Amino acid sequence: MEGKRIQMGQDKTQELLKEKLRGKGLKVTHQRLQVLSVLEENGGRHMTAEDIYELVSVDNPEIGLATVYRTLQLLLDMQLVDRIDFGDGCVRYEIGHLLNGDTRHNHHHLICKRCNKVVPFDDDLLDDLEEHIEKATGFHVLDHELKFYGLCSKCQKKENEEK
Amino acid sequence: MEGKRIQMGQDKTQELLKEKLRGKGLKVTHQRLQVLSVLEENGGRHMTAEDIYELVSVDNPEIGLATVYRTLQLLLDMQLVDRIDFGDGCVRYEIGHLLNGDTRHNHHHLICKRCNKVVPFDDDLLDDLEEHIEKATGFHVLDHELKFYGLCSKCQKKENEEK
DNA sequence: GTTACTGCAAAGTCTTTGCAATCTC
DNA sequence: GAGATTGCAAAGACTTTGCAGTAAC
Repeated sequence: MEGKRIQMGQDKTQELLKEKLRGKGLKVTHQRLQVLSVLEENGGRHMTAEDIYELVSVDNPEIGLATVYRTLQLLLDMQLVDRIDFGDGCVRYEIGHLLNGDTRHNHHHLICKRCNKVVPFDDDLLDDLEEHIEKATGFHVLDHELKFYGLCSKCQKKENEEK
Repeated sequence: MEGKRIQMGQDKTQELLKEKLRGKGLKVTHQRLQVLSVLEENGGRHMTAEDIYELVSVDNPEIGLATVYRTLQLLLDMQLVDRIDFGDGCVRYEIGHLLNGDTRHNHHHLICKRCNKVVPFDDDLLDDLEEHIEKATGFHVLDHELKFYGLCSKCQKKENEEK
């Protein structure tokens, strides 16, 4: 089911979170571990706060949605999760690319304008561009987010049939 | 004040909107022309619906915010404006890249994580990548949106001074 | 025992919608 | 005149906040 990408292993990620929390004088709570855990188990998905809330609720029906939001903000600050916004009204989250073996690069997203399907896409062609930017503008690039909008192959066929 | 980029000229843009509206059996209203006009006069800025509302209100205090939202959606569908989201809670709009001489490419954005400054950046290096994607995935790319997160040169200095 | 954290409900944004009045064509 | 469009206010969706009770250290 998994294996599609090299993962850190749940234990290691959890340890990392604990470390970071302690380092900041914050507390290690079940809720924080559970949210991270759900994100890790769903590595390929782009999940809304609500999605995460529902999944954590299975193990812990007591949790509140507000806690999920607060935890996501915290994990975001710690760079353990990434935020993506497909412009459909709610922000989505996924386990941080820093935790996926890769030291810094995110994957990109192909978004179909017709069926709204989102396909992840990996590529490192942006390295050259980042270097170019640093030289041209003095801006020091730490991360990037790239979205392509277009038509997936299925929808291309549909469009052609309609003509 | 302007001149930084090659513009179509206000009259031409307005004519284009009128054409497109008529082509769809829709009506040419003052509000629609005013919204487009404000966007064009502020070519370099990334404006929220509220910003646009306030500027249109100067000439037409009667206009409602809902109309601005409806008009922006319309202009978006017609590809006369572009939408960008910097993740700060509200979506921003700018005059469409199709109207800026360029036939298809948008510019990208460099976003400083520290001072939140946004610097536009033009580049066509993504052509190769788009071609690559089409071959590799069958996805037909129509447009893209690229954001770089990092530190602007000023904030780099500040960071260094703090060390 | 302190201090941070949680859950709940209430409040806050930004955005959309319903509807009668109004403007285009 | 017919039909699209507007402005207003109300509703909606997502997210944040205040606070008393609870859990972590």
